[in-house]
Amino acid sequence: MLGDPSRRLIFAKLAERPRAVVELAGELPISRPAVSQHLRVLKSAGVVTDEVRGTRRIYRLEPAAVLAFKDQLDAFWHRALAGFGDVVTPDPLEGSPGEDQP
Amino acid sequence: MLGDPSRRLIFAKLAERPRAVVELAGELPISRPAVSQHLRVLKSAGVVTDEVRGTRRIYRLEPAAVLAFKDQLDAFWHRALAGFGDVVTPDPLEGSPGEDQP
DNA sequence: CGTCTCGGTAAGTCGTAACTTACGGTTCGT
DNA sequence: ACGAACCGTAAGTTACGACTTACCGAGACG
Repeated sequence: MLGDPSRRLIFAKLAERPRAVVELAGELPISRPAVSQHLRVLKSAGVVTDEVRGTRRIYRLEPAAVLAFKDQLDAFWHRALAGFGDVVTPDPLEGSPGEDQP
Repeated sequence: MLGDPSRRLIFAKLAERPRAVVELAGELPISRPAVSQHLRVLKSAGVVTDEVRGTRRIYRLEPAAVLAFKDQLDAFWHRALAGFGDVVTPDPLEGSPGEDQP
């Protein structure tokens, strides 16, 4: 979902403040329809919502979904780095440093 | 870098324990050269190192680089979620650094 | 010394997603 | 009511990357 650089840029800009499509397109090196398509992806992922204001359509980040996504990502990292217990995060809750090679 | 599912799988498996190429290929639905190419990407990113052991080549995660990458990623999220100060709950477990929003 | 396993690289195919142009619909302003 | 601004969608092109087959080098082992 955030695998695309343009999408990360849009995400970051929406994180600063809500923006209209034409506004985003003006700050990105891509065309307006391209922005629309990226926004469609982000919207179908639930991380953005749109509000119609006149002729403009204001897009903003959806905090709950964003946090849910981040949690999912943190879970991946937690699992991935579990084997590095000693090297990585000193996690007092989870004492599983028993990974040794004989 | 971790935008590809196969690469995430390889990353996760290497997180469990170091493995040889043929070993990884045996657990993945892709061919051995494909694994080699993914490993090349991961290696050029610095997150894995390889050690020659006989005819086999053992790949393992490089903790420092992995942590650096995670830090970079955390920085992105920190910037992204900066505007959501009130909504983002402080996370005592994870390494999210202190955030003070006036 | 022959061979067998392991692994990197090259070349080529193929699917997909990112992008552009073109068009139609909706709302605001005059 | 007419034009302008804003935006979504369709259709089509293109670039990229993931994958496979084929080939070759390096070490182990009889």
